[in-house]
Amino acid sequence: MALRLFNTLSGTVEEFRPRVDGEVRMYACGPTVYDYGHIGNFRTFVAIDILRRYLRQSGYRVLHVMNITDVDDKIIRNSAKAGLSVDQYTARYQKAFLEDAAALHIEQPRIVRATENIPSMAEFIRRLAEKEFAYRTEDGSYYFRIARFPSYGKLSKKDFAGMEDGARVDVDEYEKDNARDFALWKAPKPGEAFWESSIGPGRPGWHIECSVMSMQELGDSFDLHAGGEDLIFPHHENEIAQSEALTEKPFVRFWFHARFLLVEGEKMAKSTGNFFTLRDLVLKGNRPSSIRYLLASVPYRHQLNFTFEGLQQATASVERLRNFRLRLSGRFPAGSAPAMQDLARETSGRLRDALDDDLNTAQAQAAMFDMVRAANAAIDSGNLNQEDVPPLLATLTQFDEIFSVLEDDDGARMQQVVGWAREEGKEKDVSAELLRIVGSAALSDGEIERKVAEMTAARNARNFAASDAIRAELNAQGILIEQTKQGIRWRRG
RNA sequence: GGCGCGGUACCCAAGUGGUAAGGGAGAGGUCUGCAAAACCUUUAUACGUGAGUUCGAUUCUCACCCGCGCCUCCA
Repeated sequence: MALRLFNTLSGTVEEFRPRVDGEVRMYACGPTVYDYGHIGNFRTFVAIDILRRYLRQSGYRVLHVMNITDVDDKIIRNSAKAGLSVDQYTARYQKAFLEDAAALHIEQPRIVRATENIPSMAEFIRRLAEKEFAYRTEDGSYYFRIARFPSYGKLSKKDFAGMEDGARVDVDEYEKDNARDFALWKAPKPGEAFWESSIGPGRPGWHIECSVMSMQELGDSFDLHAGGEDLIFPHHENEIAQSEALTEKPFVRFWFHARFLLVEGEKMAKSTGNFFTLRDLVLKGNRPSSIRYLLASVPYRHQLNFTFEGLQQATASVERLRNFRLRLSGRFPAGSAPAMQDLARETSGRLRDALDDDLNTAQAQAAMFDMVRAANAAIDSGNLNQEDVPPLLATLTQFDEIFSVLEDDDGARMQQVVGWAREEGKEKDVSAELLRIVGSAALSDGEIERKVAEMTAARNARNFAASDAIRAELNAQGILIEQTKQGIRWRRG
């Protein structure tokens, strides 16, 4: 079986085939950096990350480009209000976004920025105007003339057939030929930031950057374009119009859109009080790995209800996986058991089948846990042998190449947020839980191993008072001690 | 109003025309100097409501109820 993906353009699940064998060229719409990224943003980016990782696991070389929108109306307004230049204003949010993405183990694509490509955008618009797909208004702005592009609406399945060129629908937009025409270039209003360009002073409209930068990086036609579902219309529809109007070639083959999430059962909104940035969640003591796991656990086309209870559950699930890996590092009798070899192989196949099926992450997780349970039971009954470990571990790794939750770097990532909170004067928002987790990461492995060795020695001497004292000390520092048949096992809690 | 998605156990959540994955929580158990942790077992006469198609529907069709999304800046 091969990867099958839902394509917004066709409205069906299709077998994914890139234009060039073995290579996928994909573009993802990145953030507009006017604020810290929220959990909804990251749902989309985690979904795209899973797509990227699975494409690579499927053997493709992946060229993945993402834009950062570092100029738009909101940025211009907010930066002016803050008395900062556009660059100064966006710098902190860009940095925060990249840190947050890294905390969630979102692999960094090649990044392109709107402000670094303004001459190309102006040139693109000039050529569109030359072909009469764009027109200039009196103030020096440019608009795209959708009446000249008959297939407008093909992505969002909207019918604009009734729209007449020249119909003056909205009095506020009197300069446009048609109310649906969208801005390619905005002439500066007095006091606004602007760029000089071959088509005059101004700033790019929002949609143009993605057409220009994606085609510049990936070619006139490329394989995959991804983003949140809200981008289907108008953003991506407009990208198609601009791009195909200019090149007269199909712009993108597959359109991938992640569904919005709900927070505590409601649409996330500042007014509802259920609006959370990633940093808000970390400040409350939630681990990035739990957040990633929860975001990944509902297939990307389904509405995901993000709740704090769900986050707890995700933490427990991740723990179970990490414990299993820890357990596999133990000693087992020599030899191999056919049942375990089969289990690893079958699970590997199930993982592939699940993800091939439009990235059904929920099923992949189910397959993984089936293996964990069966292997744990085999360990308990002495039916797992040393040679069974590598294939089981390989399957676990196959899973984690996509989900990326096994490595526990939560403490270090969370420490970063504590540092940020201090710099930003948000120290009062740092929760006790956050400090506890960060604290458990403070002791080095070596120090812990040393204490554990002392504890073992005390126990062997049946000096339980001394052993319990060390255990209490470690517990107090956030280190969980597990006493097993094979000796003491520890982990950060 | 137009287009679209969903309603599955206490919670989250897959899925199939032949009677329900997985995780969490709860319960029971194993292990243990004690404790914790870990691990195992277990938990839906039934998939929003009604009708229809069918030998058979949770899965298909229709209606209705409820929730949600896009149509305007929004991941």
